[in-house]
Amino acid sequence: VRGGLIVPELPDVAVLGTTLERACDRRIVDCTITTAKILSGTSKKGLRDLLIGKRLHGVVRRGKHVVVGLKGRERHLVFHFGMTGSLVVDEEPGSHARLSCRFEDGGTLHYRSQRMLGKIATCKDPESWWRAHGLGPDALDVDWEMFRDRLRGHRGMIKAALMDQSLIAGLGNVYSDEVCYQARIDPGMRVDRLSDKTLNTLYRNMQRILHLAIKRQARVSDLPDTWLLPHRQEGAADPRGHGGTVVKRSIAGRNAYLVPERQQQV
DNA sequence: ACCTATGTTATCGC
DNA sequence: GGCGATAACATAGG
Repeated sequence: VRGGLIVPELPDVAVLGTTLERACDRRIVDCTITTAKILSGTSKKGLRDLLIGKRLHGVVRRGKHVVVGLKGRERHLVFHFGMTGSLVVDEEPGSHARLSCRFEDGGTLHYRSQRMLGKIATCKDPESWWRAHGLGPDALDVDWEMFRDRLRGHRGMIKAALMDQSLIAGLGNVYSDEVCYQARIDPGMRVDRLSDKTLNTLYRNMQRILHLAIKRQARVSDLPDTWLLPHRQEGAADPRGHGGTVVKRSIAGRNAYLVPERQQQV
């Protein structure tokens, strides 16, 4: 969220999934991969051979991963975006395009990644990929009972648990802070110190925040100004105007932003 | 030149 | 074994 740079979390990846749908059902006639560094478990030639002549079909998202099928093939394509990845369809990609496909209708699909911390992989089917990588259920597919049960017994901090992709997939550093802020819970609280009532508040805020962020296409400028997200800087005034100040604190090895005056600690 | 931002993984130590 | 802390990865921008 710094300097207009978006680090993809669940809402951003949901938008990228929609972008990828625009690339579906169109025959791929050419494919260029600029660096093998972004590939996992496949090679430039292997991926190129897999894609040329085929059509993408059936986009599935789970947390920050997107999987898409290949029509008439047993293989699926997995996209992960790391901190700087994105997809561009039928537009000029600018710099840092790592995978580029051209369709027979003249359109294009580009996977961009400046820092190359994301990965493109292949898998037999989405389920086997989730299982092999220990990915928890998507945050938007989790109901309240599941949320409570999956967090139960954890002794770490709530922020760390919310970011743990094996518990619940989709929240990163930014949205875990947002959920804690709007639920008015200190992100450093231990999970096992939270009552069911408090956990339920976190759950309901998480659902509401993610749904609204997707509705607004995950664009920071279109999110409510009462959210913490557009105010992630030390010393900023509490966006809900209760006289508090945004503070930066290291929690579970990450930079957490919070308003201590408004977020309950026990 | 140095520091920082982010997601994920690996590793160390309590 | 859970958990926190730290470094590694890569790179641009302050």
